[in-house]
Amino acid sequence: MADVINDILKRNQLSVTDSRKKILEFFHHADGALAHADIEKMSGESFDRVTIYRTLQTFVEKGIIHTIPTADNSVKYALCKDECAAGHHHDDHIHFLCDDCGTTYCLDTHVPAVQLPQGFVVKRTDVVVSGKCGKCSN
Amino acid sequence: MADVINDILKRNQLSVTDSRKKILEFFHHADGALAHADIEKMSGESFDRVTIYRTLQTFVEKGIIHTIPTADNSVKYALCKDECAAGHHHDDHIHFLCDDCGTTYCLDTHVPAVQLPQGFVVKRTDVVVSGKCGKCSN
DNA sequence: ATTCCTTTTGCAACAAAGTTGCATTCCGTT
DNA sequence: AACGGAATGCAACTTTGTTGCAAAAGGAAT
Ligand SMILES: [Mn+2]
Ligand SMILES: [Mn+2]
Ligand SMILES: [Zn+2]
Ligand SMILES: [Zn+2]
Repeated sequence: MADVINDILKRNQLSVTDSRKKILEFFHHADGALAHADIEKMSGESFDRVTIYRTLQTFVEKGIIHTIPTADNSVKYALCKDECAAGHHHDDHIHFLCDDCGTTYCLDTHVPAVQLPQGFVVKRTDVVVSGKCGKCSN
Repeated sequence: MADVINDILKRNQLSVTDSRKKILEFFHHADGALAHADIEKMSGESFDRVTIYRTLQTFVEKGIIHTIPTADNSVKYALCKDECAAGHHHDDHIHFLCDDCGTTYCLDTHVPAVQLPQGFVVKRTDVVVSGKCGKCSN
Protein backbone atom coordinates (compact mmCIF):
# COMPACT_ATOMS: atom_id res chain seq x y z
CA MET A 1 0.00 0.00 0.00
CA ALA A 2 2.61 2.50 1.10
CA ASP A 3 4.58 1.34 -1.92
CA VAL A 4 1.76 2.17 -4.30
CA ILE A 5 1.45 5.67 -2.90
CA ASN A 6 5.19 6.16 -3.06
CA ASP A 7 5.31 4.98 -6.64
CA ILE A 8 2.65 7.38 -7.80
CA LEU A 9 4.51 10.33 -6.35
CA LYS A 10 7.90 9.29 -7.71
CA ARG A 11 6.53 8.49 -11.13
CA ASN A 12 5.30 12.08 -11.27
CA GLN A 13 8.54 13.61 -10.08
CA LEU A 14 7.01 14.76 -6.85
CA SER A 15 8.92 14.62 -3.62
CA VAL A 16 7.40 12.27 -1.09
CA THR A 17 6.02 14.31 1.77
CA ASP A 18 3.70 13.49 4.63
CA SER A 19 0.81 15.57 3.35
CA ARG A 20 0.98 14.19 -0.16
CA LYS A 21 1.11 10.62 1.09
CA LYS A 22 -1.78 11.19 3.47
CA ILE A 23 -3.99 12.91 0.91
CA LEU A 24 -3.30 10.22 -1.68
CA GLU A 25 -4.26 7.59 0.89
CA PHE A 26 -7.53 9.39 1.54
CA PHE A 27 -8.36 9.09 -2.14
CA HIS A 28 -7.46 5.42 -2.24
CA HIS A 29 -9.58 4.57 0.75
CA ALA A 30 -12.52 6.74 -0.26
CA ASP A 31 -15.33 5.06 -2.17
CA GLY A 32 -16.26 8.28 -3.91
CA ALA A 33 -14.85 11.63 -4.86
CA LEU A 34 -13.59 14.08 -2.26
CA ALA A 35 -14.04 17.81 -1.87
CA HIS A 36 -11.45 20.05 -0.34
CA ALA A 37 -13.65 20.31 2.74
CA ASP A 38 -13.79 16.52 3.10
CA ILE A 39 -10.03 16.27 3.16
CA GLU A 40 -9.80 19.09 5.63
CA LYS A 41 -12.14 17.27 8.00
CA MET A 42 -10.42 13.92 7.55
CA SER A 43 -6.98 15.31 8.20
CA GLY A 44 -7.87 17.16 11.38
CA GLU A 45 -4.84 19.12 12.52
CA SER A 46 -2.36 17.10 10.49
CA PHE A 47 -1.55 19.85 8.08
CA ASP A 48 -2.51 23.29 6.92
CA ARG A 49 -5.52 24.21 4.79
CA VAL A 50 -3.24 25.91 2.31
CA THR A 51 -1.23 22.74 1.88
CA ILE A 52 -4.39 20.92 0.87
CA TYR A 53 -5.18 23.54 -1.76
CA ARG A 54 -1.68 23.35 -3.16
CA THR A 55 -1.53 19.56 -3.06
CA LEU A 56 -4.83 19.16 -4.88
CA GLN A 57 -3.71 21.65 -7.50
CA THR A 58 -0.44 19.80 -7.99
CA PHE A 59 -2.19 16.43 -8.29
CA VAL A 60 -4.57 17.80 -10.90
CA GLU A 61 -1.71 19.27 -12.90
CA LYS A 62 0.18 15.99 -12.77
CA GLY A 63 -2.83 14.00 -13.86
CA ILE A 64 -3.12 12.05 -10.61
CA ILE A 65 -6.62 13.27 -9.82
CA HIS A 66 -9.31 14.94 -11.88
CA THR A 67 -11.98 17.49 -11.05
CA ILE A 68 -15.72 16.91 -11.15
CA PRO A 69 -17.98 19.93 -11.59
CA THR A 70 -21.14 20.09 -9.52
CA ALA A 71 -24.20 22.28 -9.69
CA ASP A 72 -23.70 23.57 -6.17
CA ASN A 73 -20.41 25.36 -6.52
CA SER A 74 -18.30 22.64 -4.96
CA VAL A 75 -15.64 20.99 -7.06
CA LYS A 76 -14.88 17.41 -6.15
CA TYR A 77 -11.77 15.41 -6.91
CA ALA A 78 -11.21 11.75 -7.71
CA LEU A 79 -8.30 9.54 -8.69
CA CYS A 80 -7.66 9.23 -12.38
CA LYS A 81 -8.19 5.60 -13.34
CA ASP A 82 -7.14 6.08 -16.88
CA GLU A 83 -3.67 6.90 -18.03
CA CYS A 84 -3.59 10.61 -17.41
CA ALA A 85 -0.36 12.52 -17.71
CA ALA A 86 0.67 16.02 -16.78
CA GLY A 87 -1.50 18.36 -18.80
CA HIS A 88 -3.27 15.52 -20.56
CA HIS A 89 -6.30 14.14 -18.85
CA HIS A 90 -8.31 11.33 -20.36
CA ASP A 91 -11.02 10.88 -17.78
CA ASP A 92 -13.77 10.40 -20.25
CA HIS A 93 -16.19 8.72 -17.92
CA ILE A 94 -19.42 10.04 -16.56
CA HIS A 95 -20.04 11.01 -12.94
CA PHE A 96 -22.95 10.43 -10.64
CA LEU A 97 -23.87 12.54 -7.62
CA CYS A 98 -26.28 11.03 -5.12
CA ASP A 99 -28.65 13.66 -3.75
CA ASP A 100 -29.28 11.47 -0.72
CA CYS A 101 -25.95 10.31 0.63
CA GLY A 102 -23.86 12.89 -1.17
CA THR A 103 -21.49 10.34 -2.64
CA THR A 104 -19.94 11.15 -5.99
CA TYR A 105 -19.19 8.15 -8.19
CA CYS A 106 -16.84 7.78 -11.12
CA LEU A 107 -18.74 5.40 -13.38
CA ASP A 108 -17.29 3.17 -16.05
CA THR A 109 -19.59 4.55 -18.70
CA HIS A 110 -17.73 6.52 -21.31
CA VAL A 111 -18.94 10.04 -22.12
CA PRO A 112 -20.90 10.13 -25.38
CA ALA A 113 -19.72 12.13 -28.38
CA VAL A 114 -21.84 15.25 -28.66
CA GLN A 115 -22.97 17.06 -31.77
CA LEU A 116 -21.87 20.70 -31.84
CA PRO A 117 -22.48 23.64 -34.17
CA GLN A 118 -20.02 24.37 -36.99
CA GLY A 119 -16.70 25.72 -35.79
CA PHE A 120 -16.96 24.58 -32.21
CA VAL A 121 -13.93 22.63 -31.02
CA VAL A 122 -14.29 20.19 -28.13
CA LYS A 123 -11.58 20.03 -25.54
CA ARG A 124 -13.36 18.38 -22.68
CA THR A 125 -16.78 16.90 -22.00
CA ASP A 126 -18.27 16.56 -18.54
CA VAL A 127 -21.35 14.50 -17.94
CA VAL A 128 -22.68 14.81 -14.42
CA VAL A 129 -25.79 12.87 -13.54
CA SER A 130 -27.55 13.33 -10.24
CA GLY A 131 -30.32 11.44 -8.51
CA LYS A 132 -30.29 8.42 -6.19
CA CYS A 133 -27.50 5.92 -6.14
CA GLY A 134 -27.94 2.16 -5.83
CA LYS A 135 -27.62 2.19 -2.06
CA CYS A 136 -30.14 4.99 -1.55
CA SER A 137 -32.84 4.07 -4.07
CA ASN A 138 -34.27 1.13 -2.08
CA MET B 1 -39.39 44.79 -24.11
CA ALA B 2 -40.38 46.16 -20.74
CA ASP B 3 -43.65 44.34 -21.27
CA VAL B 4 -41.94 41.00 -21.76
CA ILE B 5 -39.98 41.42 -18.55
CA ASN B 6 -43.10 42.47 -16.71
CA ASP B 7 -45.03 39.51 -18.01
CA ILE B 8 -42.45 37.00 -16.89
CA LEU B 9 -42.53 38.34 -13.36
CA LYS B 10 -46.30 38.52 -13.12
CA ARG B 11 -46.76 35.09 -14.64
CA ASN B 12 -44.62 33.76 -11.84
CA GLN B 13 -46.45 35.66 -9.09
CA LEU B 14 -43.45 37.81 -8.37
CA SER B 15 -43.81 41.45 -7.53
CA VAL B 16 -42.22 43.73 -10.09
CA THR B 17 -39.23 45.42 -8.51
CA ASP B 18 -36.34 47.38 -9.94
CA SER B 19 -33.73 44.76 -9.21
CA ARG B 20 -35.74 41.91 -10.68
CA LYS B 21 -36.47 43.88 -13.83
CA LYS B 22 -32.86 44.90 -14.22
CA ILE B 23 -31.47 41.42 -13.67
CA LEU B 24 -33.97 39.89 -16.08
CA GLU B 25 -32.94 42.46 -18.67
CA PHE B 26 -29.31 41.51 -18.21
CA PHE B 27 -30.19 37.94 -19.07
CA HIS B 28 -32.19 38.96 -22.11
CA HIS B 29 -29.43 41.13 -23.48
CA ALA B 30 -26.63 38.71 -22.69
CA ASP B 31 -25.56 36.35 -25.44
CA GLY B 32 -24.46 33.73 -22.97
CA ALA B 33 -24.93 32.65 -19.39
CA LEU B 34 -24.14 34.93 -16.48
CA ALA B 35 -22.40 34.31 -13.19
CA HIS B 36 -23.30 36.12 -10.01
CA ALA B 37 -20.07 38.09 -10.38
CA ASP B 38 -21.02 39.20 -13.90
CA ILE B 39 -24.29 40.63 -12.69
CA GLU B 40 -22.58 42.35 -9.81
CA LYS B 41 -20.20 44.08 -12.21
CA MET B 42 -22.92 45.00 -14.67
CA SER B 43 -25.14 46.50 -12.04
CA GLY B 44 -22.49 48.65 -10.44
CA GLU B 45 -24.01 50.32 -7.40
CA SER B 46 -27.59 49.79 -8.47
CA PHE B 47 -28.38 47.27 -5.80
CA ASP B 48 -26.93 45.14 -3.08
CA ARG B 49 -24.95 41.97 -3.51
CA VAL B 50 -27.37 40.13 -1.27
CA THR B 51 -30.27 41.12 -3.48
CA ILE B 52 -28.56 39.50 -6.43
CA TYR B 53 -28.10 36.26 -4.52
CA ARG B 54 -31.72 36.24 -3.46
CA THR B 55 -33.03 37.21 -6.88
CA LEU B 56 -31.08 34.49 -8.65
CA GLN B 57 -32.30 31.96 -6.12
CA THR B 58 -35.89 33.06 -6.61
CA PHE B 59 -35.60 32.91 -10.40
CA VAL B 60 -34.19 29.39 -10.25
CA GLU B 61 -36.98 28.26 -7.95
CA LYS B 62 -39.59 29.75 -10.25
CA GLY B 63 -38.11 28.13 -13.32
CA ILE B 64 -37.15 31.41 -14.97
CA ILE B 65 -33.43 30.64 -15.11
CA HIS B 66 -31.41 27.45 -14.73
CA THR B 67 -27.97 26.73 -13.35
CA ILE B 68 -24.97 25.50 -15.30
CA PRO B 69 -22.19 23.76 -13.38
CA THR B 70 -18.62 24.55 -14.34
CA ALA B 71 -15.33 22.91 -13.48
CA ASP B 72 -13.96 26.04 -11.87
CA ASN B 73 -16.31 26.44 -8.96
CA SER B 74 -18.46 29.12 -10.53
CA VAL B 75 -22.10 28.39 -11.21
CA LYS B 76 -23.55 30.23 -14.17
CA TYR B 77 -27.16 31.04 -14.89
CA ALA B 78 -29.14 31.28 -18.11
CA LEU B 79 -32.74 31.87 -19.10
CA CYS B 80 -34.89 28.79 -19.42
CA LYS B 81 -36.00 28.51 -23.02
CA ASP B 82 -38.15 25.52 -22.42
CA GLU B 83 -41.31 25.47 -20.42
CA CYS B 84 -39.95 25.31 -16.95
CA ALA B 85 -42.23 25.77 -13.98
CA ALA B 86 -41.62 26.24 -10.30
CA GLY B 87 -39.83 23.16 -9.09
CA HIS B 88 -39.90 21.53 -12.50
CA HIS B 89 -37.05 22.31 -14.79
CA HIS B 90 -36.82 20.81 -18.25
CA ASP B 91 -33.60 22.31 -19.48
CA ASP B 92 -32.34 19.17 -21.09
CA HIS B 93 -29.91 20.83 -23.44
CA ILE B 94 -26.14 20.69 -23.37
CA HIS B 95 -23.88 23.61 -22.52
CA PHE B 96 -20.68 24.84 -24.02
CA LEU B 97 -17.99 26.88 -22.25
CA CYS B 98 -15.46 28.66 -24.41
CA ASP B 99 -12.00 28.58 -22.83
CA ASP B 100 -10.99 31.59 -24.90
CA CYS B 101 -13.73 34.19 -24.57
CA GLY B 102 -15.38 32.72 -21.50
CA THR B 103 -18.83 32.71 -23.03
CA THR B 104 -21.20 29.99 -21.91
CA TYR B 105 -23.71 28.85 -24.53
CA CYS B 106 -26.99 27.04 -24.15
CA LEU B 107 -27.02 24.77 -27.20
CA ASP B 108 -30.05 23.26 -28.86
CA THR B 109 -28.66 19.75 -28.62
CA HIS B 110 -30.62 17.61 -26.23
CA VAL B 111 -28.73 15.76 -23.49
CA PRO B 112 -28.29 12.09 -24.35
CA ALA B 113 -29.78 9.32 -22.22
CA VAL B 114 -27.01 7.73 -20.19
CA GLN B 115 -26.63 4.11 -19.18
CA LEU B 116 -26.35 3.69 -15.41
CA PRO B 117 -25.72 0.73 -13.09
CA GLN B 118 -28.67 -1.19 -11.63
CA GLY B 119 -30.60 0.74 -9.02
CA PHE B 120 -29.37 4.18 -9.95
CA VAL B 121 -32.18 6.68 -10.49
CA VAL B 122 -31.59 9.72 -12.70
CA LYS B 123 -32.98 13.06 -11.63
CA ARG B 124 -30.91 15.42 -13.67
CA THR B 125 -28.22 15.20 -16.32
CA ASP B 126 -25.72 17.95 -17.02
CA VAL B 127 -23.54 17.88 -20.08
CA VAL B 128 -20.93 20.60 -20.11
CA VAL B 129 -18.57 20.74 -23.05
CA SER B 130 -15.62 23.07 -23.11
CA GLY B 131 -13.19 24.11 -25.81
CA LYS B 132 -13.30 26.85 -28.42
CA CYS B 133 -16.51 28.37 -29.67
CA GLY B 134 -17.25 29.27 -33.26
CA LYS B 135 -16.05 32.82 -32.89
CA CYS B 136 -12.76 31.86 -31.23
CA SER B 137 -11.72 28.83 -33.29
CA ASN B 138 -10.69 30.75 -36.41
C1' DA C 1 -55.08 59.06 -3.33
C1' DT C 2 -54.63 56.87 1.14
C1' DT C 3 -54.27 53.00 4.03
C1' DC C 4 -52.74 48.54 5.26
C1' DC C 5 -50.35 44.25 4.96
C1' DT C 6 -46.90 41.53 2.82
C1' DT C 7 -42.81 41.06 0.32
C1' DT C 8 -38.46 42.74 -0.92
C1' DT C 9 -34.46 45.31 -0.09
C1' DG C 10 -30.23 47.22 2.18
C1' DC C 11 -27.21 47.08 5.79
C1' DA C 12 -24.30 45.05 9.02
C1' DA C 13 -22.21 41.41 10.87
C1' DC C 14 -20.59 37.14 10.14
C1' DA C 15 -18.84 32.59 8.21
C1' DA C 16 -16.71 30.06 4.76
C1' DA C 17 -13.67 29.57 0.94
C1' DG C 18 -9.69 30.70 -1.52
C1' DT C 19 -5.15 33.43 -2.35
C1' DT C 20 -0.50 35.32 -1.58
C1' DG C 21 4.14 36.35 0.42
C1' DC C 22 7.61 34.94 3.19
C1' DA C 23 10.32 32.59 6.66
C1' DT C 24 11.12 27.90 8.15
C1' DT C 25 11.39 23.13 7.40
C1' DC C 26 11.90 19.11 4.79
C1' DC C 27 13.41 16.18 0.81
C1' DG C 28 16.62 14.35 -2.30
C1' DT C 29 21.13 14.62 -3.94
C1' DT C 30 26.02 15.21 -3.69
C1' DA D 1 26.92 15.60 6.81
C1' DA D 2 25.98 19.50 3.95
C1' DC D 3 23.76 21.86 0.46
C1' DG D 4 20.06 23.82 -2.70
C1' DG D 5 15.54 23.70 -4.21
C1' DA D 6 10.95 22.48 -3.19
C1' DA D 7 7.16 22.09 0.07
C1' DT D 8 5.02 23.59 4.23
C1' DG D 9 3.02 26.59 7.89
C1' DC D 10 1.61 30.85 9.26
C1' DA D 11 -0.36 35.26 8.90
C1' DA D 12 -2.73 38.45 6.55
C1' DC D 13 -5.88 39.28 3.22
C1' DT D 14 -9.60 38.99 -0.51
C1' DT D 15 -13.55 36.99 -2.25
C1' DT D 16 -17.76 34.62 -1.88
C1' DG D 17 -21.83 33.36 0.37
C1' DT D 18 -25.23 33.52 4.54
C1' DT D 19 -28.32 35.41 8.14
C1' DG D 20 -31.22 38.62 10.99
C1' DC D 21 -33.52 42.65 11.20
C1' DA D 22 -35.23 47.29 10.35
C1' DA D 23 -36.60 50.27 6.54
C1' DA D 24 -38.67 50.66 2.06
C1' DA D 25 -41.42 49.35 -1.71
C1' DG D 26 -45.19 46.75 -4.03
C1' DG D 27 -49.95 45.42 -4.56
C1' DA D 28 -54.61 45.30 -3.25
C1' DA D 29 -58.49 47.24 -1.06
C1' DT D 30 -60.91 51.19 0.30
MN1 LIG E 1 -14.08 10.47 -12.36
MN1 LIG F 1 -28.95 26.31 -20.68
ZN1 LIG G 1 -26.51 7.52 -2.28
ZN1 LIG H 1 -15.33 31.92 -27.55
